[in-house]
Amino acid sequence: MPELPEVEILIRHLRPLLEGTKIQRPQVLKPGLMDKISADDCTSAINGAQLTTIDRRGKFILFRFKPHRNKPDLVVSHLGMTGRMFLQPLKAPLPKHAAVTWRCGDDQFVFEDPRGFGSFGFRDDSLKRMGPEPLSEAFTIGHLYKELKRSKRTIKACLMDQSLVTGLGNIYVSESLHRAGIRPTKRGQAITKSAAAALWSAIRETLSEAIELGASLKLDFQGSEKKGDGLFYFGSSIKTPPELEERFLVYGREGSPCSQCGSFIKRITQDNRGSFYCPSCQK
DNA sequence: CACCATGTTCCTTG
DNA sequence: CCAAGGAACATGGT
Repeated sequence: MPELPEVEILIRHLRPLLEGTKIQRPQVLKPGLMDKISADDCTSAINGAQLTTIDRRGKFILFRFKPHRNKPDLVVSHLGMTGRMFLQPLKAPLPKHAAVTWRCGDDQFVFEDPRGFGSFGFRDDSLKRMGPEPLSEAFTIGHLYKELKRSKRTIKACLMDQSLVTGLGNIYVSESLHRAGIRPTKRGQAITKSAAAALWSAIRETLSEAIELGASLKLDFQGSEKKGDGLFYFGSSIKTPPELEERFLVYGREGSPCSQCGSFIKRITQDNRGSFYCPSCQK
């Protein structure tokens, strides 16, 4: 679930529910997600803190708190591969892999993460190594062209690098490259200025459209599956709503016809991850 | 049992 | 010091 558009949609859902509220009875159930802090130190640091704003930097979620004594005023969290955040009724049972929870009025905030690749902590080191936000003015065609041009790596690897541009992951790299007509195996240094311009537009359109789609979805999917009863947003075990099916043009569509030309989509492995592309449209 | 999965960090090699 | 590539982290679905 978590690349830039999914994280953006998530924080838009969380803001009205959490901003202005206080953290009550925090619990850390997966201490592995903390960075060198014990579960007790973490819970005591945020207990009673007043959440002021929720922001996003790349795929990182930033919880900001009203400054209080020498307590931290920032929590930096990442969903990893399988993280989700939502509110559920206080009395509802916690999901098996709940990592961090706290009480919020009559509800309970839950950060669950089955694989445990996510994070939740007070360090902001990773934010300092991050490139521009792709939808901001800081991300220019010139920046993209220059950074690709000086790299011997594949374009796929370049776009996955959060220090070049933040927010893209395995799905939206495949989608963006397809939209731009560029093969993922092409070397960064082989990019042309016009291809960089096409890629720049493709990235921004792909991400913007995904955000728009997410924003159009209903907040509460509970009607689609009994197990999701009472959960907001991407609660655990909720069936994919019809609007989200078949939304990708190449990702996960190996062997099916390209929407542009009808050729069969190929899947290759790059850096131990799948890349999907149309061998005819993408040169 | 095999393989695959929306990510980041750390380690090794050159 | 940097660039590039690979393994590790841990769990679940097919």
